[in-house]
Amino acid sequence: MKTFGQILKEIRRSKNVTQRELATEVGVDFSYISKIENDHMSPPAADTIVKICEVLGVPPDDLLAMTGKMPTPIREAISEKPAAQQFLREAQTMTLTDDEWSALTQQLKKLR
Amino acid sequence: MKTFGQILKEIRRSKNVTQRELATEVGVDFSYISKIENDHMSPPAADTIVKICEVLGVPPDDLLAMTGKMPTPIREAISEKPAAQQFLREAQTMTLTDDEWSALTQQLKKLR
DNA sequence: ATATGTATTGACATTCAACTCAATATTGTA
DNA sequence: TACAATATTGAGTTGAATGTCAATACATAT
Repeated sequence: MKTFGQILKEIRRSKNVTQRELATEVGVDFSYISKIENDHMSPPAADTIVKICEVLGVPPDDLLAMTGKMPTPIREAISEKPAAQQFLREAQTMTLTDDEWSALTQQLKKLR
Repeated sequence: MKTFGQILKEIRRSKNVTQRELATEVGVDFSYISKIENDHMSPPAADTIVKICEVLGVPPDDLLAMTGKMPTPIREAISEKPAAQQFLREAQTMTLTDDEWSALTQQLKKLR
């Protein structure tokens, strides 16, 4: 099982980007990137992960999933919707399986 | 529209509990309860809200919804489930209505 | 009225995530 | 080899969230 840092390092290298370049574009210190890549620090905030992925041109989903963090837009969407919160409470008490979550994602698409 | 503090104060009084009693049982300083009730501080952490509601014998849902905060168990359930995160990403891009969320909650119950 | 329980207020404390800065080491290249 | 680019490391910073503590004010029953 690869770590967050390992995966990030692989992606960055595969894109021929230096830590400094990445850091500059993302707006953080380059030493921070180094520590993340070597797993000397916990993964960055969700929004920073998203920026990193944008700069590297890859979807953020996998890296986000590894950290269990939610980007601000999603967090806010839930915060503002009591109905969504209720849904999540139900879902939690039921401890849904991955398949069940997928099924719900399908249901989602049917709504529109 | 009532504030978090106002509602908490009403509930506490309706149960004939003093701030000190509540604070002691919840495990916080009584002055903190006072500030919350008078809206001199932002609402407590989600888990503290849950404890408060347990002590007062009311469901935490309404107060939680007012703050948009998620209790640890729910947060963790989502964090650990990439499939759940995927679902939420989809849901966010679709900006579901309250009714649609309710519909999904219904779907949930059908699953079992 | 005063004593006692109850509530409020102001200032300060703690914790943690999420970084930055400066120094040092490593790697690649001519 | 030696120089420049790149990466690593250690220590410190910052801001937000979540409270505590001590002092003061208010309320209420006797």
